[in-house]
Amino acid sequence: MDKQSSNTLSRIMTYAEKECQARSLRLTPVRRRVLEMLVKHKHPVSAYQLLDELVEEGHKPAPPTIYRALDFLLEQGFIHRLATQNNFVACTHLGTLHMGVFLVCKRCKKTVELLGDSIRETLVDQADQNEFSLEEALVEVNCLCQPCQSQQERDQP
Amino acid sequence: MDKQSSNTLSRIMTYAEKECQARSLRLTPVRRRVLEMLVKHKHPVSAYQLLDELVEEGHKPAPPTIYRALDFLLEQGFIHRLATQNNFVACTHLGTLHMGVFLVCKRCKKTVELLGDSIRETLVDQADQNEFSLEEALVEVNCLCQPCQSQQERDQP
DNA sequence: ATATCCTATGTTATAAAATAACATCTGGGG
DNA sequence: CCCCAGATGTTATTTTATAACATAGGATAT
Ligand SMILES: [Zn+2]
Ligand SMILES: [Zn+2]
Ligand SMILES: [Zn+2]
Ligand SMILES: [Zn+2]
Repeated sequence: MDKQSSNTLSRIMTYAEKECQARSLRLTPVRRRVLEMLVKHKHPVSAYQLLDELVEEGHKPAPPTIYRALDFLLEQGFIHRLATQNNFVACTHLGTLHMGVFLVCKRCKKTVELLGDSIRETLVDQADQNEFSLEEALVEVNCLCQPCQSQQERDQP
Repeated sequence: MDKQSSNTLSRIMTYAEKECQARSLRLTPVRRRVLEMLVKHKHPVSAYQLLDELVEEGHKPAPPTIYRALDFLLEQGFIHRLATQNNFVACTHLGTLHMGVFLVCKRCKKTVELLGDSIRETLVDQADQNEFSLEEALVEVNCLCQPCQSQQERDQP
């Protein structure tokens, strides 16, 4: 692992730890391990992929264990769920108030999380006009990243 | 069924029929039936709910039949998929270029589809800044509709 | 310390959602 | 009529997620 992402990982884990302490919650070994795995992955991963990785490590949890950890991390805002892909991904804007807005390359699955402030404003407005009160939003944008656009052109000129 | 929604249903079916003809595609009985069911429902419904309804009607298809019909209708833009709920819903803006933007009451599941023009612009911009080319987006907003807000207050004052 | 309680995890079984793979049918175009 | 492509039927399986109940373990109070 390179220095940069090592820093990022440790910073995130430290942040999560502090947050849990502040909220009187426990960042247990499973929860910590799942969060670490999600942070390390470049792409969104499924619950069962995480399960398989833990099995490889010698730990052999059943699905409920993973899903509980994921639920906890979701509730604390440490991770997000990409519903169109049944995948989970670590938050890249920890500590910042934001909505889940994701650009996802439909070819290589490279994913970028946006803050989505202006989208939030728009959504609050529109919800208001329809007499809905906004609670939480998920925005998933099916995209092609630059390298995949080029590749696509080469494949089908 | 009241006159209004009857009109809406027949207008939608006529539209779908014309579109299929124009695209040299066949709106077969299953596809037509599934679209009708989705239009009639007030709330998003799951593939297996549709299956059950068809079984009640005497027709007994297996899951692939429904999913094929749903895939067809999705491709033609007649319906949308709400991924966070594993549900499908008829489009209420047929014939208008738009993105799938949905307000969904998390209590009663009342759903409103927005056109999302301004959101689209924002997303195109942001995608551009990140060197992604936007293909298609899904925006699901977890809300409380007005009646459910009131109810909520009564439940927990 | 130890009893108690609450929370987290383990375990087993099952539900729910979606697809794979292959067979069969059907409706036009030649 | 024959052929072919697309649509549906059929069976089995995969993938994703949860229900239900048992066990463990850390904190608090006595
Ligand atoms: Zn985030
Ligand atoms: Zn890509
Ligand atoms: Zn629509
Ligand atoms: Zn409601």
